[in-house]
Amino acid sequence: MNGSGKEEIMKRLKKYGMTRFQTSVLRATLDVPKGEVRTYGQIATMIRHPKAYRAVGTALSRNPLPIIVPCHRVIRSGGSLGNYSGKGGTRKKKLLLKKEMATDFVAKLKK
DNA sequence: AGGTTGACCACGG
DNA sequence: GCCGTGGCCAACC
Repeated sequence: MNGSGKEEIMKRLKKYGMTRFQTSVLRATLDVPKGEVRTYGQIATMIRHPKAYRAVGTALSRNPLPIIVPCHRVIRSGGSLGNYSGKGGTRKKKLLLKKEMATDFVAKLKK
């Protein structure tokens, strides 16, 4: 019922004339569940470009649909948050993650 | 066609 | 914890 299924989102993304690599990165990012995070390196490995972690960051920095494509769930390998080019910048990234983690935690408590 | 750029990574010091 | 360094790769100019 929501028009934000993965396929719908991918369809919307196609209008932005992105490369195959960029598309792959965003698609992999869509698979990161709320309350979880992945590193740039993990995303790179998922799309089978294990050494392109740096390029993954570049691709995410051009994410045309922030929030919808949860690029804020991609962080650095050391555990630090990394950057965020969406509205609100790195501050917003931290808040989003904080909120999502809390929501997920409470959901698990109720089980 | 070749140099520059960047939301990275690992390792030192 | 904070720099610097070398390495890596796709996109951009």
